[in-house]
Amino acid sequence: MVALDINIGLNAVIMAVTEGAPRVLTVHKGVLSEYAPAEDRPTALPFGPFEPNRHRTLELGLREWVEEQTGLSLGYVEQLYTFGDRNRDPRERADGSRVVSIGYLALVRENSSFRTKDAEWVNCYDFLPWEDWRSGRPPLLDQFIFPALEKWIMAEPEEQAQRAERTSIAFATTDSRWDIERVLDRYELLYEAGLVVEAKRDAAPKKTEAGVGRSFALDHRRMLATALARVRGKIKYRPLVFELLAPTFTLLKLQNVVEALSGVRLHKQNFRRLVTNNRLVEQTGKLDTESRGRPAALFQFRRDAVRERSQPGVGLPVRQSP
Amino acid sequence: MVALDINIGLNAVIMAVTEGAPRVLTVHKGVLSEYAPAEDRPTALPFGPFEPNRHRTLELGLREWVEEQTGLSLGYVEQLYTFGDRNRDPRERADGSRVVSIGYLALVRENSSFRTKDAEWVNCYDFLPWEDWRSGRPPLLDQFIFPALEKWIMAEPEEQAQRAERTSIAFATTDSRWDIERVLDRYELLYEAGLVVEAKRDAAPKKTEAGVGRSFALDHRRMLATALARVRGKIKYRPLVFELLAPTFTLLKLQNVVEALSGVRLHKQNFRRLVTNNRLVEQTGKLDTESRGRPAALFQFRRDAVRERSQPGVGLPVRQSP
DNA sequence: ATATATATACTCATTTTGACCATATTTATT
DNA sequence: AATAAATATGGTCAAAATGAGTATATATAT
Repeated sequence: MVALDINIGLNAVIMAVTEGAPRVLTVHKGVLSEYAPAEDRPTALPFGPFEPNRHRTLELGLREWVEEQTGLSLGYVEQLYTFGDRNRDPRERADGSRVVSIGYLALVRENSSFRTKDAEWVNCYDFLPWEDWRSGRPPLLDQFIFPALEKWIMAEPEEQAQRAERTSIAFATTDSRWDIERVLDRYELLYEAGLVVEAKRDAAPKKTEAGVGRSFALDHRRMLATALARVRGKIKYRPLVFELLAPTFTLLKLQNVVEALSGVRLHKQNFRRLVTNNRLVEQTGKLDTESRGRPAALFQFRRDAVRERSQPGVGLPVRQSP
Repeated sequence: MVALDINIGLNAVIMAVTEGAPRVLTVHKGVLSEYAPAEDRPTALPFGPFEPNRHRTLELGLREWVEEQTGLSLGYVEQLYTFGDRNRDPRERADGSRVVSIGYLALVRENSSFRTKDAEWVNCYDFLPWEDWRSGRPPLLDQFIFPALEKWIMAEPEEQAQRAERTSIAFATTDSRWDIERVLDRYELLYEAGLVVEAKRDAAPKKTEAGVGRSFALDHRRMLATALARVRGKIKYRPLVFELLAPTFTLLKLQNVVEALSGVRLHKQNFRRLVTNNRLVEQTGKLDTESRGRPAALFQFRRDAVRERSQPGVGLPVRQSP
């Protein structure tokens, strides 16, 4: 067997929902410092190398790095995807070495206090602004993205048909409806079309040009897209949301968290009926005092729901007008 | 940055459905030869090391290894999971080196011809016999698994409650229904309870003792469980089945493939209504000649369905009595 | 001819969903 | 005190989807 120079990086997409927006924890220093001049250091996900002699499992390695870099002790963690394409990472030299990155998704409660060292919470939709439809269809789509995609489709006569079909599916340009789960498809299309600065950066490393959405270090924006796609899909059939909420919450609070993640507005009464009829939550008997109008009942997650129902998610009815 | 001795293994769970059973492609020679005496060489998944200077992407590396070891050129491939726990692989020495394995799922058509070198198709349920409920509840559950799990639950007073709850959820021992997707939960529980030979092998390497189901090399059975769980979940909302079928097929054929994978029987008329009403398939106008009774119409997958519907899977109604 | 196997059409009650309406209970404003 | 504004919550109703059947059609095997 050939012994090769392989490094494994562990990356964490740590999400919370605060003030009505899904947020991702970012760092600006840390392991990246060595590879970029200080003034040019981009926003990055917390990450560090996997060290076999120190870490018994990959996940434990990740938890250690996150704790070291952000002071945050993670609760819910799941593996997302392993990225290993050539030229993802500037640390790869010409000698054939490779950095393989394993992305993880972590969910934390909004009130989870931690000593924020060099970490900062950033709205996920700063990076993926076309994904937030809660205030209606993002104007960015028609003003910038679609014209640019159209140009990209036409640019290559050989691939026109395929590019057009992919665009149509990912962005629902024709008959179909916007599918909140196709986050990654959309990001990859924009990347290929050169509409995010990462693409230009990767093609020819020079000063960043304009692109849509805030950029991330390396391929961290792709990881964020992977994470958001995973959350949006899984929230429907697994009780993920409760990892992001305080132990007790009002139904509106629950709905707002689901809306922040899914990027669409939901029908209030029907949402309420869904989670209560499915006995996913139960009343605590207490009332919320913070509210503006009539006080809302405080609920808590019914843990038994996991055993009883095979698909205990919150469901996602269609969009409601704002 | 520390340069460490890390090796990455690429593993393929290649599935097909033939003669009413889901099958996985296995090898007996290949890269494992070096680590076990010939007579003691267990069934393994096709796999090989990731070589950065040779493989531009992880997936391309996998495809190359599979082609080399089995002669099979893969079509549909998706990444499953990355396994990196310590002591998964006997090749790890005491020097702190580690083998990290990336598991992939590949789906191939039953008639896909290939020069079977040292590869062999094996019924997935040989490895996971408790997962096949098509002929009713597997007697193995009540005869062996539950008594043994009960003993395991009682063995540790400290953990009784947690073990009992996990068992109840994974195996639906109390009120809840059998959830076909909890394949991995069930395997991991059996592993922890020492009811599969892999667990004993990993704890104290000696001649294999009795355990439930056929064993696999290393942690390949866990990968198979991961793959089956993924397929069972995804089949509902993505048109995966068609990767396993010939271009045209009868509705019964389609149903049988879904049943083989999900391990439960479905209601024929309702299944038919579901796939036709959702316009997931369309008539070709031709008839099947092979059939025993009335000839069935031949259908094909409607590719447009991917664009039109956001969740174009086959759906999985509840179990039907046999 | 008759039995058997399979395909396919159709019915019907129940449940779930989408889209509403109506009312209750609070705080803010005049 | 009266009114407005905001939120919570209880219900209705039609449409669609689902679960469980019955009935009929068209082939092969005996």
